[in-house]
Amino acid sequence: MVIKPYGFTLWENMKDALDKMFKDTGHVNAYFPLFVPKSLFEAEEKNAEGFAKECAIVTHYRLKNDPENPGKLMVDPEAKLEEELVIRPTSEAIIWNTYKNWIQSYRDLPLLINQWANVVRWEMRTRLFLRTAEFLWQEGHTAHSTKAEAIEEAEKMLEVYAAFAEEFMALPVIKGVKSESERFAGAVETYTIEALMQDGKALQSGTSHFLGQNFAKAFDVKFMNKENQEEYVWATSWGVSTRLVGALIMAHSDDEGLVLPPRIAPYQVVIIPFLRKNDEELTATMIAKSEEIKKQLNAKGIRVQIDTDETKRAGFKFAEYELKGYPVRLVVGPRDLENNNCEIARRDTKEKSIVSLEHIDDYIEQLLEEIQQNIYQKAKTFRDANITKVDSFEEFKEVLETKGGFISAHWDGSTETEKKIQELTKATIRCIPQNNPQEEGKCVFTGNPSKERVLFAKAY
RNA sequence: CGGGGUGUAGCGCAGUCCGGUUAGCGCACCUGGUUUGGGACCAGGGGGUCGCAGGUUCGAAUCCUGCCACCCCGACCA
Repeated sequence: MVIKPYGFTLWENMKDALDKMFKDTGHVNAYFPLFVPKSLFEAEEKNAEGFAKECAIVTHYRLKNDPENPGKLMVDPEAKLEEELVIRPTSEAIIWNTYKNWIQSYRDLPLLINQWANVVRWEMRTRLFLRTAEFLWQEGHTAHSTKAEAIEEAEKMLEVYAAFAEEFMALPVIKGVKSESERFAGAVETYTIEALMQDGKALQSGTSHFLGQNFAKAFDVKFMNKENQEEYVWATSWGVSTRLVGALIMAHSDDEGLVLPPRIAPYQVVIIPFLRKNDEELTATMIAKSEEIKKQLNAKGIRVQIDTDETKRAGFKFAEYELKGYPVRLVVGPRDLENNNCEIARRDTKEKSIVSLEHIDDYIEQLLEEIQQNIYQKAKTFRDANITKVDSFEEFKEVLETKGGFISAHWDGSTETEKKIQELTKATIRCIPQNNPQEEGKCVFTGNPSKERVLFAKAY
């Protein structure tokens, strides 16, 4: 997947906000290798198994000219690696192998490290942004001296993700834990934030894992505690990826194109001055005025772009910036300037209004905030309207087919039942929600007793 | 890997059944002019190994054989 500058800026803005949140919670960044020796990779069996089917592997380290096909290259059979290198699908293996050497004492703990990196998972079928063979992400890997502290860390980072999704991406999410079959390979517990796309399908948008001592045992990561006893460390890992860009697109867009929440939009405002090809004076006036407004907005920390392209008409530009999801369009023309006005159009509601240029910076600052809230509310209203409680399998199938969204249903807790339901309906358990109300009920599929509802959905 | 489909200009397509002008259309691109408050118009222009290789034929985008690539559905998955 190629990510062009506009899309990449979205990712950068997400990255910047997240990175700050990680730092604020005591984490630091580091970088670990892309290539993982196979022997390291396979050390934690469950994790290795979980990813085995989607690993790209480096087997050779050299090409040479193909004697049979002049001008072509071939893999040099002489350059076969003694040990194959797995291209990281995730970095637990190499990181824990490294942590082993960094941790000796409880004084070295907790170790709170994050890395921004690319990973490769050889997908059979890819989907732009949502599932690509190579993607960018961040992966936090932490080591703790107690189980409670590690669990607390995993839960804390889930909260960070949820806060980021809701406050920056205007994306309402449901926090919860994964069922056993959806759990990260090698984890004891996987926490997740689940979002709902406008087509009624769910999207796992971030996960945080309590890894127990699984990796510590696999990589022999021990520390000496205060009582002078050796113990295995407790671990977590957590990540979000460029999938979030896909989430953003699919959660908010409409028939006119993207709708970007101001807090991560590459530009929050586009200023479109009316220009005339053969009227240099007018053009100069309009551009000067635009620059003046831009300066004013920049002073408030607002990201602004001015479009001074004379070869495109205004109407064309309007449509184009709507397509790109710019939250606010500010138009200045001779007619407006006579009264010291401008025309403001907001992307989320498509409303246009004439606004005085006096205090335009305050006006837009407030408007951006309003748009941010409105986009979030709209998505939340949609999400809430698409969580349906069902109490029979017939109803389950009916809702899934006609309405989609999350289905809240009783489940007997068995993997077999979950699997059967998936085979019959394509729906999977997205999560067992946090603070889930406990209520007696019967499994929607088997009729076995159940003490809580879980959320099912078709998912990306 | 199984089922289905598509490869013709940067993009989207027609032409292929039934072989026969110089391979065409829309968008985009370039030049000039007129326009300009919601995706402008007119005129002119540039751009093609018709996926690749072989074959049949006087003649192949079109028929035959082989190969390749991509897309959709399924199995896998964040």
